[in-house]
Amino acid sequence: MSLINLSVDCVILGFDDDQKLKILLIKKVINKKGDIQYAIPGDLLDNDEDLLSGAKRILKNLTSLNNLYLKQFKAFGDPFRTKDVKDQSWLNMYRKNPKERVVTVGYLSLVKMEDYVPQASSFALDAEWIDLDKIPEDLAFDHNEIISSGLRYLRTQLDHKIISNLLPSKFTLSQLQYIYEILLDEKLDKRNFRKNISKISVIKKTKEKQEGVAHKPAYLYTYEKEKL
Amino acid sequence: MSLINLSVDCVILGFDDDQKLKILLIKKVINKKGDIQYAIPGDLLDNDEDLLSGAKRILKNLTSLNNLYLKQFKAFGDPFRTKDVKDQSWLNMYRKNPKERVVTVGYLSLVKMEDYVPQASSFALDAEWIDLDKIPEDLAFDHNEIISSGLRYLRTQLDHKIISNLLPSKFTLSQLQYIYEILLDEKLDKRNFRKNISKISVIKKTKEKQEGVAHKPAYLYTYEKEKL
DNA sequence: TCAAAAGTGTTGCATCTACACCCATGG
DNA sequence: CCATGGGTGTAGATGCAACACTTTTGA
Repeated sequence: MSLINLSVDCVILGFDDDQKLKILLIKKVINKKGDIQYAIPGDLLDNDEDLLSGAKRILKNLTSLNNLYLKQFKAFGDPFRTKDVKDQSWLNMYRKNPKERVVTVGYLSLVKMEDYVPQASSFALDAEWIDLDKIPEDLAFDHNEIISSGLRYLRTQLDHKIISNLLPSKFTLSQLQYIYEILLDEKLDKRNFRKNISKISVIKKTKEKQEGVAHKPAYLYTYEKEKL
Repeated sequence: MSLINLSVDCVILGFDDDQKLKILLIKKVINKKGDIQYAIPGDLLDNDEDLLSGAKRILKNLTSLNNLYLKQFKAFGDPFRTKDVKDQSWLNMYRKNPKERVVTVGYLSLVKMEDYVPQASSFALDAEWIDLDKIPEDLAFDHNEIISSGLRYLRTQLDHKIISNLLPSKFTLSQLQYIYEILLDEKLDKRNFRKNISKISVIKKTKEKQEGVAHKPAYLYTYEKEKL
């Protein structure tokens, strides 16, 4: 018989205040001693729930994030993906059928800083932005692999529709260039980058400038969302 | 509760003798009167079976195709995807739990002509190569949508690792160009195409030529598979 | 000898890359 | 007045598109 637990797991990227690309991880209490483990946000799908709807619901529950760009990138179906010893304690605590296999569908989502400010709420205890290069190597289940796969997907599918979801509604060209450099993992030439951007019709210069910076203030740009 | 039936469905493309790109569909007897319906090959996943292994097993069962390049491209989780009236008769005949939801994972696979010659076997009654532009519009479940999605994936992800699976082990550059033209849906310039190919290190010219053709015989080329 | 597909180079144009200095601001 | 990042143009190299004729074979 082939009844299987199905879940969704979300790779969520965002900019933090210090202008570094980060991933949102949740903390899970994995035993009665209160030990914790990091994981990406995800949970079992409800009956009669569409994959995308489920991803949105779960993300909202776990992180209060809402209205995201969410892109399915891959299903993970290794029958042993939840069988690692390190994961059994948590499964036993929270799952009705901890021994049963779980297939998961990975979603990628990108959030603007301005959409999500961690608060001193109950939630703030449960989730944390982590630098991309400081992801713990012992995340729950196969979450490290899911993250790698999501990032690889992002790098190969890079476009403005995706990028625009990472940036605040007004941004400087340096911020934009920074995101490209992180995602492509290479330095870009400032002048060439700006020449290319000027060809992209959905990115418009505004008349506003940065304020309060100790250098020449940059003009702010914006995406014409309706044209993306 | 979230126990869900999980299946895999395969979009299989190949070249037929008349050099047209075709898709392999299976015929399903959908009621006791013997009415048939077309579908892409797919079935429920076994317990403790990896997605890819399942896709291979099912494909072998249904089509005797073996040793394929198989690429997962998308999961389809609409809770109503098997609820259409047209699909109930078959579900009632063959499924233990016809009312239960089925989430499916789509795999794309491309086969060489030489690997699969339809025979007058029991199988030949069950499967058929259909021209891409002659796919019935009333395939089982959401299979029309799965095919569209698979083709879109193929066109946007076009690379030699994929293409090499459509061609015989020795092929002419015209055959290669023809495949690109079909998949990209545009004419390519012969000289420019050949210039580009010559830069691709995994494609090697052999010393063999076509035989028995009523024109200048073409040199045969081959992929260095181990480098793909 | 004819038909059919194979094979082959060059040129102009567009695109990309590399590169260095002055400017506006806050501290 | 200093440190910081913002902003700008050009020249040379590279890559891409367009284009037509000769060759080899089987019939």
